[in-house]
Amino acid sequence: MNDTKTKILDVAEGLVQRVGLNAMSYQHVSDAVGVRKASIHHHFPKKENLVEALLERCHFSYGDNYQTIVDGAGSAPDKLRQLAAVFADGLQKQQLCLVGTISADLNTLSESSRQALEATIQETVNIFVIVFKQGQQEDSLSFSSLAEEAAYAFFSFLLGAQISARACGGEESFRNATEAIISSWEN
Amino acid sequence: MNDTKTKILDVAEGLVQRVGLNAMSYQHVSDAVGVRKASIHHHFPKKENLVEALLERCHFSYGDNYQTIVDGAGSAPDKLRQLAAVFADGLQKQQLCLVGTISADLNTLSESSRQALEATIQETVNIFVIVFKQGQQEDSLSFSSLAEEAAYAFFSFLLGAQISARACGGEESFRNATEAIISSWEN
DNA sequence: GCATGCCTACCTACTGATAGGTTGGTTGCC
DNA sequence: GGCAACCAACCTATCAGTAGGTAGGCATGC
Repeated sequence: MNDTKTKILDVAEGLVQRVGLNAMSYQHVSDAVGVRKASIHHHFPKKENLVEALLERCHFSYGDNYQTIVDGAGSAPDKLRQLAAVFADGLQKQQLCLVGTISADLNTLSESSRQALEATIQETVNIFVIVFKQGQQEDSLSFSSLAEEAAYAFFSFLLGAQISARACGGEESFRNATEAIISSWEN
Repeated sequence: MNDTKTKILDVAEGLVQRVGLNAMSYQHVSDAVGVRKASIHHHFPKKENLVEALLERCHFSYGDNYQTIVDGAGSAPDKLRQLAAVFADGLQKQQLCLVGTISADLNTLSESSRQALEATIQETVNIFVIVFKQGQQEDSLSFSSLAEEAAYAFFSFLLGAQISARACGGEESFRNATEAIISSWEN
């Protein structure tokens, strides 16, 4: 992969996570990368191309990140705490989960970006589901709903907690809230 | 309260909830209200004034809304479901909780707006806390964390679930996820 | 060996649209 | 008269996106 192109994606990703999609401009990216704005357009003609590239990359980087945790050793509650820790890391840098910020601007997205977003969310939740199924099998987690629903709920909680903790309460509130959720499922 | 001023706030609120703070412009508001852009500036000189007015109003309207539910008859789990239903109503209109959308754009806010936001979140969580304390007293809810932490977690979950459900899964996913969370606390 | 053609990466310079915000009024009510 | 509400016209900054061009790498054919 081209070096500049990767740098553009890195910078854009950080900006979107910090200030949101609509406050991230090609000029900001251009300044930070050190190439002219037209060069950003050379690599990503329209903003929606950039957004979709970000989502695709997220699917192959964050997805791997989650997958590693899920595939690792340890109990299901442990793995939920590790997944939450990924979100806590972002929070520390005042950054939201990419999927979360982009979802917040859903109604300003193109149709193709919306579809890319939906697919990324679905795949992320699918990875989370594995932990809840493990929890059922080893009897370390108890929940009356389906594993799919619990995984979706947990992912949603992490998105929301990151947003509210950044605005009010910070990392400590995030940790406490996470523990409040996980312990309610833990056996 | 002035009629036009109220109409401006109504329109702005809906826009922010639908497309987000940075995609809501004075021109959009002006078009929808039927007065000129300069008149919006007459009532709210800077955008941050509008934002703060929205948050204040939210504190006195949504806050009342929540308070009515909390003060009503019924068990604590029932009240949690009623609170969730308020968020489900917004979702149906493709609208996010005002506090949620504004929080997503936290890093583009002025300092005073940030403080107004923080206060609104804190007061909202404080209302939610009452339900969790009721749940402890009547033994209808069980959680190992503090009522404050559980309330914060529940509010965070609702924010996140609204965002993820709008992007992926819709109202049904929202309902299922809500049930997955509430039932884990329910006795 | 080298000229031709094509490609990628990047540039300067620009466009039209829109953003938030200001100035200097006019109108009508207390 | 004074004030609140409103307006047309304007400002500057910035947005996404485009036009047109340059420099260098790499292949082809002679």
